[in-house]
Amino acid sequence: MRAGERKRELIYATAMELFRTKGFEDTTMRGIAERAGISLGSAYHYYASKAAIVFDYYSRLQAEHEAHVESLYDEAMEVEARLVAVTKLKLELARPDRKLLIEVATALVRPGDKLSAFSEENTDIRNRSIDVFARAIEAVPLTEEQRHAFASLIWVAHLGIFLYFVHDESHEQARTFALVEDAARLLTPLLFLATTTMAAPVAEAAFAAIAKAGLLPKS
Amino acid sequence: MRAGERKRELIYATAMELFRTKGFEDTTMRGIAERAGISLGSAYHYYASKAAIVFDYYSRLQAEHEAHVESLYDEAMEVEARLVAVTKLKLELARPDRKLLIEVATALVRPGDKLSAFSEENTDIRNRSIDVFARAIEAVPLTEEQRHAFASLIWVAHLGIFLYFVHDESHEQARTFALVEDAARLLTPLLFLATTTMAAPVAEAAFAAIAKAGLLPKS
DNA sequence: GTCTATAACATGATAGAC
DNA sequence: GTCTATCATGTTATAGAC
Repeated sequence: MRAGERKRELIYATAMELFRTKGFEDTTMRGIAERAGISLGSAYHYYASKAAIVFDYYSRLQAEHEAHVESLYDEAMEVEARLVAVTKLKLELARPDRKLLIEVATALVRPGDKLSAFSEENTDIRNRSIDVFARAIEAVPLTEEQRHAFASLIWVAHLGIFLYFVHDESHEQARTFALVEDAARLLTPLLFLATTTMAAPVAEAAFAAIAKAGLLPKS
Repeated sequence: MRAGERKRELIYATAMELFRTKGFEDTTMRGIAERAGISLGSAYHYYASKAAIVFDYYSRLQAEHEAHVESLYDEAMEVEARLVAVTKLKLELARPDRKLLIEVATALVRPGDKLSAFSEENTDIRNRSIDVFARAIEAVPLTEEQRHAFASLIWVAHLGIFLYFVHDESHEQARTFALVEDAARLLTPLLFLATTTMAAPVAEAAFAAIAKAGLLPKS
């Protein structure tokens, strides 16, 4: 590892430590620099912005997810179970830094933001993330176009789940994990509907699940 | 109108003018104050933060929506048409300040933010918004609990539509308006599924609509 | 007591010397 | 690459004016 890389790594580690203990807003670039023993200007040489550090984290999270997801698929799992497993894995990897996802989620959603989920800069990481979901549903006999469309939809849904996750103050985010299971149970049949024309009466179950999740605003 | 109110109105109008011409980020509190002919400290006396001005706008948008929505309902409209009409009306009212919704949307989504959609402070405006949707579906024979749950879901969906809206650079946001129609066509039947146990084969139509909307990430 | 204004602060970001 | 100095801007403190 070259000296430059080592310093970048030091900044990253220092920033993450502070983010974890003090949160994103209360961690200043000056604080990071000071703790890392370098100047403010130097820190900005390695990271163009405070948010860029968070996106480095996000990129690493995605890489870690890809690395671990392979081992999940050894057994012959059903599609629904695969979707649940792959989503839970990502949540578990992210849990120690859940608060940071607030920054990721808001930036992802913000048009024009360089770090937006839909920006050019993030095409690569987004596509890798979508690919993971595409592989999770590879057992469903779809055209490549359909598979990509569904994987993209699942990716959007997983952004929504992240949003739910960062709001979720239940013990160990149990509600989010339950929501993942319910969502997979309800939505997986829809994947197969694209291959048959058979329909299922999912509405009542959907209603129950929504109520169970305590979904969103109470009056 | 008292002098205080007039000044607050002046600040609001000045800020909105600048937001419209320069956007939110490039408009500074100093710029607003200067243009309004008052001091920075004075501006902060009337608005606790820059974002608070945007939320005043959001509140007024909601009020205007409520005021206009009544006239929409004179005719005996079907549920689906009502949902489309009420949603399009809100989009049309918001269109001149579409860029500002970026600020609203990100704040709404941000946990802990005072302006979060789910915060205490915004319970009132949120409930009023949900009520509008509840009235749009009053023809559906639901229990009050069900009606509130569905209206809440529609409200969440309308947040998503806002998000789509602010990203939508198509001519006059035609894609968003088409999406509203498609979404209503697909989702209205689900409302009635809660009253019967009949199910409909909506999946193929859903897939076509998603493709038509060019939904989200392209590879 | 309600407004107003000026000054000051904190922090993200940048410029430029070395 | 590194640092110091500086800027821009959201926000706050505070002291006075009406």
